[in-house]
Amino acid sequence: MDRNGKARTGRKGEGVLLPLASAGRRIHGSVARDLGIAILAGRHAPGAVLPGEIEFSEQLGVSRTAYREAIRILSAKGLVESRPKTGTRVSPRGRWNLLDPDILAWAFESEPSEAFVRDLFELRLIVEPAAAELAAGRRSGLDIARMGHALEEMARHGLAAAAGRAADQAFHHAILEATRNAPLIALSSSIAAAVTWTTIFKQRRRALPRDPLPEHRVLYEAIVAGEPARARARMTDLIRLALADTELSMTE
Amino acid sequence: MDRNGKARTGRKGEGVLLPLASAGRRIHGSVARDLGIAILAGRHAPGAVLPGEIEFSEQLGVSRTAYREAIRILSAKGLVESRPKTGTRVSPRGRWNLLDPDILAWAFESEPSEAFVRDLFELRLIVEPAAAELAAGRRSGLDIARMGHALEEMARHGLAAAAGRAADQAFHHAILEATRNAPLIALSSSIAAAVTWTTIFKQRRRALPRDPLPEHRVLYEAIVAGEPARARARMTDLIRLALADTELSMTE
DNA sequence: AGCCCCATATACTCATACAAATAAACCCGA
DNA sequence: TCGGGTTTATTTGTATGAGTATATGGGGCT
Repeated sequence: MDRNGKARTGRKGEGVLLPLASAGRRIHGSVARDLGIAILAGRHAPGAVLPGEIEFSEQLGVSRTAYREAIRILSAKGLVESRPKTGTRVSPRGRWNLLDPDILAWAFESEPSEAFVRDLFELRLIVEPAAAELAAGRRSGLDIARMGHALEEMARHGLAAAAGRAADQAFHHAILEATRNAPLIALSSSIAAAVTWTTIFKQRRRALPRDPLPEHRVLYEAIVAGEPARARARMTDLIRLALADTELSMTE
Repeated sequence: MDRNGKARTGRKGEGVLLPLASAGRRIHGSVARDLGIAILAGRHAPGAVLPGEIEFSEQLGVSRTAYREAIRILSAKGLVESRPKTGTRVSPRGRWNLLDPDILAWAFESEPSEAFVRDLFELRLIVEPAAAELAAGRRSGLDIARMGHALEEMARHGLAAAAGRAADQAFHHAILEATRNAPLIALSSSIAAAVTWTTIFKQRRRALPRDPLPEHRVLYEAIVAGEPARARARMTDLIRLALADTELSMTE
C-alpha cells in the first residue's frame, strides 16, 4: 500500500530528506491530504471558513496554484465549498463523501471515533453478507481459485505480516468480484480498506488474540458449495467476530 | 436540485445566452463535468491517454490552469490518473468511485446501461430495507414528523412535478437520517439521487402509469409503529415496484 | 545479456496579472 | 424608517509564461 504516510525508502539519489509527508506525492496531493486529515479530525469544523488563498498558501509555503488544486480535490470529495467573496468553507458533514477511499483513509489517520467505526461495521453487516450470498450464486471457477489462493497466502503469512493482510483483502475482494455488481464492489472495497486500517489500528495496542482463519475457511466452503444462505450466515459470523475483536481493542 | 444541467433561468441581467453547459458553473467545473460524462459514456476508454495539457486545453478553449483543476477533480473521483512523462490516462473501471454523487449524476446524463441500473437496484434492495429496519427501531418524533410532512407533499404535488419528486427524496432521506448512521446515509443518498434521475429518465418516454403513494404509506406506518421487520418488508416491496416500473420503461 | 546513465517528453510548480462574482455597504427615494 | 437599487471592495476564478521534477525508453558501457 503506498497510500499511507510512509515514505518509499531505499531510492538511490533521494537527496536530503524532505518533509516526510510529501514523499512520493505531488504538492497538491500532500496539501489535500494534510487538510483533509485536519478537517476529518475536526481541526476545521464544518461551517468554518479557511484563510484566503494567498494567506493560506503562503502559510503552507506553496504556490497559490498548488493550493487551489488541493482545494479542488477536497471540493470534489464534498469536504469544502468555495465561492468568490465568501471564501472557502468546510461543508456540513452531510455532504462529505464518507465512502470515498481517500476520505476513509484520512479518517483513520487520526484515530477515528468509536461511533464512526461502529457505523462502518453496521454497514458491513448489511452489505457484505448480502454480497457473499450473491457471490455464492454467481461465482465462477476463476473466482473460487482466487479465493482459495488468497486463503492459502493468509495461512502462510498470518495477519501480523503485511502480505497476510493483503491476502485477506484479496480474499474479500475476490468475493466481491464474484457478485458481478460494480457499484457493490466499489462500496465494499472502500469499507474493506478502511477495516484493514482498523486492523492495523487495533494491533497498535496488542497482538490479535484470535486466529481469524477458521471463519474464513467455512465462508469459503459455503461459497464453493454454491449455497447462498449458508454463505450469508458465515459472512455474518465473520464480521461479528471481527467487530468483537475491534470493540475489545477499542475499549481497553 | 441545482446539480443537474439545467440553467438557472430567470436571473435579471443574465446577458446573452452563454453556452448552456457552463451556466452557473465555473470553467473548471464545466470541463470536469463534460470530460466526466465523456469518460462514463465510454468516449474515452479506460487505459486511453488524453492529449497533453497544452494541446487539450487549447482545444477546449480554456487555460491550462482551469483544465488542470478539472483534471484534479476527475482524479479525486478516481476517473483519471496523471503522471509526468506518461501523461493523463483514464483509470481502469475498478478504480472509479461509482458511488460519488457527481459520478452517478454524470452516468445518468448519457443513458446508462441497463446492467448498471440493475446493479444499482440490486444494491438498493440490499441497503434500503436494512435502513428501514434500523429506522423503525431508532426513529424519533422529529423523524416521524418529517416523513409525514414529506408524504403529504408527495400527495399534494404528485411525482410528475419537481416538488413532488423533491418530497419523495425528502421522505427517503428522513428514513435514512433516522438510522443515525452517517456512512449509510451518505451511501443511500447518492443512490437515491441517482434513482431520481432514473425517474426523470423514465418519464422521458411515458408518464408513470402507477401511483407510488400506497407503498410509501404502508412503509411509513410500519416505521411509525416501530416494527423493524415490517418496515424492512415494506421497503423491499417499494423498491421492487420501482424496479418493475423502471424495467418496463427501459425495455420498451 | 544485463545494468546504469542520460536524453526527452510530460506533467508539476511557481509568480504575476487581470477578470468575474458576490456580499456588504451605501445612497436615495418614498 | 424602510425598501430597493447601485456601488464598492474582497475573494475566488482565469490566464500566461517560465522554469522544475519525474518517469520512461533508449543507448552505451561492462
